[in-house]
Amino acid sequence: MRADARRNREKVLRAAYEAFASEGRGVSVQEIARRAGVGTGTVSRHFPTKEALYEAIVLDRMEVLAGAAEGFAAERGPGEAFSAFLGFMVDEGALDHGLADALSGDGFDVVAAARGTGHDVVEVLGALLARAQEAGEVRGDVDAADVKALVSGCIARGRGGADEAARRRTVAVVLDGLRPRA
Amino acid sequence: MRADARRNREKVLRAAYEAFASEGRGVSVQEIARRAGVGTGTVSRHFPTKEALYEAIVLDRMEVLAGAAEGFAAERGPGEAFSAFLGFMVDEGALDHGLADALSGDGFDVVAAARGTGHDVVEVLGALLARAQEAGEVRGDVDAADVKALVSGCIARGRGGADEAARRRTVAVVLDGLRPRA
DNA sequence: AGACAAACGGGATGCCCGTCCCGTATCTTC
DNA sequence: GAAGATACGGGACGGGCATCCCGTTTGTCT
Repeated sequence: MRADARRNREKVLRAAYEAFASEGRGVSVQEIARRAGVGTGTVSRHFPTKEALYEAIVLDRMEVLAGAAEGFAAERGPGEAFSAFLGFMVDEGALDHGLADALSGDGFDVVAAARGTGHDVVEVLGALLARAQEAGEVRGDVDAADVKALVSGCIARGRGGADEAARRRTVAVVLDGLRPRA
Repeated sequence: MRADARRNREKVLRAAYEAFASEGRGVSVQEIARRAGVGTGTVSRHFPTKEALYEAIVLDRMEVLAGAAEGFAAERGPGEAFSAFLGFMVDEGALDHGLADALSGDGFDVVAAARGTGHDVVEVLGALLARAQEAGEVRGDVDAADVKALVSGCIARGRGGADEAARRRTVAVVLDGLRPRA
């Protein structure tokens, strides 16, 4: 692969990340090309379809989430690790409209896209959830998909990083609701 | 207004309701016209833009929600009425993709559209919420917009009426989380 | 029943978008 | 430094959509 080709590929990835983050899955390819400072042809040569580009970005973000989950699991107890990861997902989603779109699962199947990469959100979240449930810190009758949906609700509150206090309130409600019933 | 014009207007409204419900805000005007059994011209004569048609449908749905809220408020206590309405919103949203899109508030501002109609969800929900909070049945630090966001999360779980059990689980989590802290 | 106005259908129009293509520019290798 | 391959830019193309328009049909009123 030629050096300029690799450079441009990186530029496209960075620009696409920012564009998807600020405008969501709907940004036009032309806007991404403009932000990257390349032609639209260069974008579609490196990524044959817009969907492929979006998927690449989302999987990158999934890796970040998976890394964070691993960190939390290593340095905190079951309940704390789960709570921290939930809050982390919501914060990331609020700042990244593209990630929020992926997590809301409307028209794009993150789970299918991430299958086999080891960075599937539902798998990663499921592991933390299972540990917290075994420790008796989270009610046992919910699954990872339930939690993902609740997280997407929290993300909807205060999109774009605005109204951080409201976002935290909704997270607090969900975490309280997830405690085992007395 | 001519009789056939009023008939067609009704046909369009019914078809649009069904089309938005099953496919969301993104359905094409042509699809709505097809379902109504009229030409696209008839649709846009009665509703100058697709947005205007969508708004009409959403406001209709808001009226239904407001009516249900009134009923619950009349025949149940503060906490029960609030819980029932929350569950009702989620059930309605799960069956109506168009309503779900409106409630998620991504690209369409229900609150602004319903302002002054007396059927604004946030107002209606806010009234039930305030009553439940005063009775000490719901924690006092959340507002109606918080609840709306949490509801949209529940709707996201089991869209299209599928997986009703999962939907009920998420509602239960939210209701538990909304109880005053012990 | 006849005449006029109102409404209809669906094709025409213009816009935006993703993808493909090709003449031109740039990099790499010998 | 020259030759060949590789990648670039951005316009061309095709498709989908909302909206507009106009020749035709239908309802209404006298």
